Amino acid sequence: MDEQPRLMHSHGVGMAGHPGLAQHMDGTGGTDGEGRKQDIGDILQQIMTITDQSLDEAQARKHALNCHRMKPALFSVLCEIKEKTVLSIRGAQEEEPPDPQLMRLDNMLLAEGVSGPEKGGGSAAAAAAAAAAGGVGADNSAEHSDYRAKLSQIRQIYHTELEKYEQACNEFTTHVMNLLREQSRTRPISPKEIERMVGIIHRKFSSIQMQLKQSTCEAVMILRSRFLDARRKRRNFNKQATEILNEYFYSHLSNPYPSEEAKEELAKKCSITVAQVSNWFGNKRIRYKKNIGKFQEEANMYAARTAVSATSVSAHGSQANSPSTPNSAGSAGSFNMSNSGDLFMSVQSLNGDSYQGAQVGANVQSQVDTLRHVISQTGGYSDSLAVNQMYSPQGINANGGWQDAPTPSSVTSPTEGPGSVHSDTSN
DNA sequence: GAATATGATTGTAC
DNA sequence: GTACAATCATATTC
Repeated sequence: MDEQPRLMHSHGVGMAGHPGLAQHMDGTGGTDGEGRKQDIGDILQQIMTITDQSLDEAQARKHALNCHRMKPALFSVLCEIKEKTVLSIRGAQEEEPPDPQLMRLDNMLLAEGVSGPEKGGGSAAAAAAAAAAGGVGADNSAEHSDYRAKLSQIRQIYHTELEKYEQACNEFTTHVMNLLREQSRTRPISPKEIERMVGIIHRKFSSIQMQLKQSTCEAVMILRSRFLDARRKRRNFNKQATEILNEYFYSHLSNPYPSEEAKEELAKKCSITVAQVSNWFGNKRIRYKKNIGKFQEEANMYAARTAVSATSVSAHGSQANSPSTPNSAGSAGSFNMSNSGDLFMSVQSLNGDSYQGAQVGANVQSQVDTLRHVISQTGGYSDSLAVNQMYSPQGINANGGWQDAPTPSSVTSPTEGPGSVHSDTSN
């Protein structure tokens, strides 16, 4: 009770000096104590039922209560209760540490260029992700701009919503503050309480903001995954790239494991990444092995092509110039996969007995070797090849693998010893 | 729109 | 770390 004057004074309601309700109730206030108790009972009843009344009625009742002679006493009691309540909640009022979740969201939004100053973050993110996906740079620009546009859209929505929230928060805060100030005329409300209330409102709005940030982050993640998920944006390699890869594959059919160098060269030539070259060869090896028959025609075509190419190169005193296999000693020549077109060497002419590899030199011998390998795999010419000792079966073994092939093919050294192992497993 | 082709990813073995 | 095998997801073909 000793705090009563300070409390009331702080409310600016000018109630200091009025006796407390307890004094009214404990009978020391006079002989008409019973009557006063009755009064207080009435007042409390009126207060309790005020919400059940219409607005006009409530307003009138409020006014009546305000003018009631017992009001000061009631007010002081309320002050007392309030003081106790404020004391009890004081501990909970301490500064909260920043929410780590909110910090994470803020950081992400900042990193993605959604919040903070616009810094072309979208393009940076798109570029980075495109690089990670190993895509070809040229055809990414359109997607980049699309990505940027969508990110910018997200950014715009985010800022609009954020602004709305802030505006709503301010409006609501002002409204509540006005309300509290008005109420402070009839009930004890300290500035601290108002402050606390403002804090609560801000926290509430902040949690709404967090939801907005979370949704925005999710939208950005979806956008990223849509644009940057390599699977989603799978593009077939262009025809030329496929041809180059196929040429290499079929010209090294007995050991289709390009070395790192060869992969790099192929990647460069095809405008794809080394990883894509590796993928391509991985897929090709498996699919070829699974269904050799299906690839027969293709194999024949490429083997013949390469043989023709090698013939033409050989005729000019050069070595075959496809990317080297790891074991192709002396095949470090420049990578030139040019097809020399129509000088097609028929498969029939290569059918074992009628063809003499020595006629065209070692390079062509390799191609012949490959072609025979193709033929042997398909089962079409195996007998004649078996009789003719020029070809010893290599490449795919009984288990269907190349690994155990005793002699990995090489453009320049097709007759390597059995100890050779392709580079892909040399690590 | 179904079938097929194809580039990428994932899990496993070495 | 690489290759293989299975699988996914998309592109292309019919």
